[in-house]
Amino acid sequence: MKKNPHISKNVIRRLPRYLRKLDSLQANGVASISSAELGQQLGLTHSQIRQDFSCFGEFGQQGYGYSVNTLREEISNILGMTRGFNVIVIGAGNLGHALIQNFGFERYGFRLTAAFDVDPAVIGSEIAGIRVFPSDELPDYLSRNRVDIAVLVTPQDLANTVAAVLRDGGVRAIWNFTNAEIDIAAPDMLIENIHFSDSLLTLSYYLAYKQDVKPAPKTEG
Amino acid sequence: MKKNPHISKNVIRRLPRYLRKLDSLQANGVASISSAELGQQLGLTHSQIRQDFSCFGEFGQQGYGYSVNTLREEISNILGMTRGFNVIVIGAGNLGHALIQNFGFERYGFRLTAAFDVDPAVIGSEIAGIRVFPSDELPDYLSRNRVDIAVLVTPQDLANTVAAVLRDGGVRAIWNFTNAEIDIAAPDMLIENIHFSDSLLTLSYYLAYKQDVKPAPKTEG
DNA sequence: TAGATTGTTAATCGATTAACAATC
DNA sequence: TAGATTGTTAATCGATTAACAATC
Repeated sequence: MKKNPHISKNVIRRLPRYLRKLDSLQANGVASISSAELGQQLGLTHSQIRQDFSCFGEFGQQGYGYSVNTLREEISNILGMTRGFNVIVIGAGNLGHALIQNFGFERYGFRLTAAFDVDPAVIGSEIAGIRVFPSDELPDYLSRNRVDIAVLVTPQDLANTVAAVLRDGGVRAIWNFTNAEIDIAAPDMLIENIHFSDSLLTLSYYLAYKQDVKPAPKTEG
Repeated sequence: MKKNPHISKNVIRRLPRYLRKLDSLQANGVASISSAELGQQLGLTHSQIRQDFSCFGEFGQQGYGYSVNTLREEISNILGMTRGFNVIVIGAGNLGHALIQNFGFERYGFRLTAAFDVDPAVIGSEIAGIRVFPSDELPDYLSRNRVDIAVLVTPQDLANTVAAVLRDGGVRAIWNFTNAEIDIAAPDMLIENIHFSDSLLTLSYYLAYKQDVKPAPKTEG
């Protein structure tokens, strides 16, 4: 693997997209693909694709292209999918439930090990084979188990309180679905936010924009 | 408002972040803010903030800064929040349920009008005041009601079938939570995807990277 | 008025695209 | 071998940052 003198965020954010495409190619029995073809299918230039991959190594073969299997392996490895990261979910409401049941953590190489909630109605139950523990037991659980990623799906006002418990328990990353900004002091903890509203408002912008622009189509002079 | 000779996607994607910050400032009773202060709080340069805003007009006042209220109004307007876009949700499983119940569409100026599902157990019920109709009735519903945005939260394999129905019914945009690529022919329909896995894998990348880099901290020579 | 801060033009930086020698 | 396609270096393009006159 090549040295990486800081790889840009743009490149990183494209990797999961490559992975999805490769999965789909694999499912369709495609054995190899050129950067040109891959670019066409993804709406990217072949140059960009080769540049992106070359940040991490030399995965192709001149005159032939890339082996879909190999490339998928490499990318999944770069993305940490082969590390067996341990994941817990905090909050077993509808969204937590949906993630546990439908997201498919293991599909991406993660090990979902436990869920936590305050609601007596779900405590002790299992969701898709995952046990729901009382939130009280979270510190104790963390002291006895390595947790790499905590999925934060609690009500918004609990977010920072829970985040502090996670930090103190040595959790290394938070995947944050609450709309709260995690602003506790936690220099070593990684935080990735999913802001539903950012996504919907972006869509809404383009919709509004189109509405304004379409009614006045440019008439050629 | 200024003319906009194509505004870059980067700028658009920052707008919802500005909105969130302004909401929070408003909640804290802050009346005005300078680009310098706003930049500090968001981790952006003041230059960038002024550049971003200037794509849409002149919202500030020299020597004073920006009125939080006014700026929030302007941005919410740019984002289409004042259009009263009509929204329906297709799929009332856990995720659909969570969105209907907790997302708060009206908070962003959207009108959530109906939900659809195939499950007899939920059909006819109400979730947070929203009626769940049988999916069969979707085409009929669309023929009688203007729908701007459909939230797609069905199982993955139904995504494209449903998308075609939505397109034929005149729906203008899809907010897609299924992991499926919407690849039906629909040149006029806007599609915004939420890929949970892209987000988690990005986090996973940085976690793996940190794991590799940390064990060998640079020793000053 | 003097100080602060905008909106905008110019300079810099980084990311994308193009080109091409290396090579399968 | 000839053709195809890579990995990489150079050129271009666009986005971010800096600077500054305008002005509240």
